[in-house]
Amino acid sequence: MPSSPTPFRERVYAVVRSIPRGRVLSYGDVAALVGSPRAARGVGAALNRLEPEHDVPWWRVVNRDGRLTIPPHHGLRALQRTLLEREGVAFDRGGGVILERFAWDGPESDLRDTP
DNA sequence: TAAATGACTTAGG
DNA sequence: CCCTAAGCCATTT
Repeated sequence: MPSSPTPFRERVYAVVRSIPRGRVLSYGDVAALVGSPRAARGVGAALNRLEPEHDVPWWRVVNRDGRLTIPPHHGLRALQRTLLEREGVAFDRGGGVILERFAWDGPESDLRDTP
């Protein structure tokens, strides 16, 4: 039997799971990596609907400016910053991640040896 | 099947 | 740096 195509949501989870500890990716970056460069909002929707039991490091996904865009009333916004700082990710004065230091280059950068 | 929703992004002011 | 308006898209009603 032919294998059913992997749902968008599952592909998002797979990519997010691949983000190294102490690194971040933007919603748009994840969207591009799953093959839908314009589906940044879809990525947010997928992470927002994570089930209670999961192994997806959702806190490693921030917006394009490194800022946290989870609505404050969720309570998860503060948690995200805490989890990131625990991994060594530093924030600037504006409350955003310092992308110049913690943005992940992508899956392909891992295999490459820097001379 | 259509309308509404939101953890986005871009362009302007 | 903060705010608004419009465009985009997967998911939910």
